[in-house]
Amino acid sequence: MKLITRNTDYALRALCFIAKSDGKIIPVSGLARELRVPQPFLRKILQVLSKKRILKSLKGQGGGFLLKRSPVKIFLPDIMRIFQGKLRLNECSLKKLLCPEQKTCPLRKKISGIERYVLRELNAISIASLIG
Amino acid sequence: MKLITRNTDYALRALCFIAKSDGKIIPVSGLARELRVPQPFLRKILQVLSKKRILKSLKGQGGGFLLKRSPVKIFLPDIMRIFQGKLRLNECSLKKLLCPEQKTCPLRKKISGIERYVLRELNAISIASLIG
DNA sequence: GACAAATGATACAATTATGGTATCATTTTA
DNA sequence: TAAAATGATACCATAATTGTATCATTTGTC
Repeated sequence: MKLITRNTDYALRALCFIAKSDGKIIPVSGLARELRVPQPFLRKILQVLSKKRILKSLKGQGGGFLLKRSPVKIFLPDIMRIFQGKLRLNECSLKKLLCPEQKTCPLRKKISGIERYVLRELNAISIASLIG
Repeated sequence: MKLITRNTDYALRALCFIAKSDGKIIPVSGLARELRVPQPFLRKILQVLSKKRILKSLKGQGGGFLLKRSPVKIFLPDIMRIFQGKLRLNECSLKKLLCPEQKTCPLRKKISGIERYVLRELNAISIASLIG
């Protein structure tokens, strides 16, 4: 029932570190040492962030990663969605099987309310607010 | 990021059905037909509920399951804990590895707040409230 | 008493999600 | 040209979830 998985967590730490580095180009090698995360795994994560246009990458010697947007404009759900897919606390466990009370299921209704609250709260957390 | 796993969900449906049956003894066979859930799996789930003293069981022909407590006194977290373990949205993904900012980690603080809210809300959901 | 219908206990298997490694190709700078 | 970086991608390991299978025991009914 974890809200945040490990790769999201690593991604957040990396983003925070890069954000604090104030424009310097950060290579994976340095980041991995700093965060004590396995370098190949971290590398994969940063590549994904790069493809998703959260980071900008520079190849070649002296290359590495930079933020592509201001840390004020990167929010938790942006990152969570990348690594964890849709943010839904509430999917009916009977996927395509028909739930007899699909429309009116009282449990779904109650959990939907909780979901809305959680998303609102998460949307208020930016990288900037984590390092501030 | 599902809040409720499949076996919890099945358990809840079963409890609701039994609660609505008003004291009648319900065998797994009937329940499985009714809920369209694989009977052996449902059986395992009910056995667990029985061991955890949510249900009472009667063996032998004509046997089955009954609620052991009033549906007003069975709450979502009771069932979730049985099938999903501790209710924590917030575990640090670096389990025993040392997180350098264990105490002050700003992300943990924010998520703790969300967790408290979610638990409060879940604690307000009883089986009775689901069938009411 | 025998049989059928139920649960108790428990071991095993399949599937999926998560976490992680390995490797080759390409780019860039010194 | 070599070294240091990312891009792309395929593969592997582990754990959690979702089940199945089986044998033992209890109990009511004929």
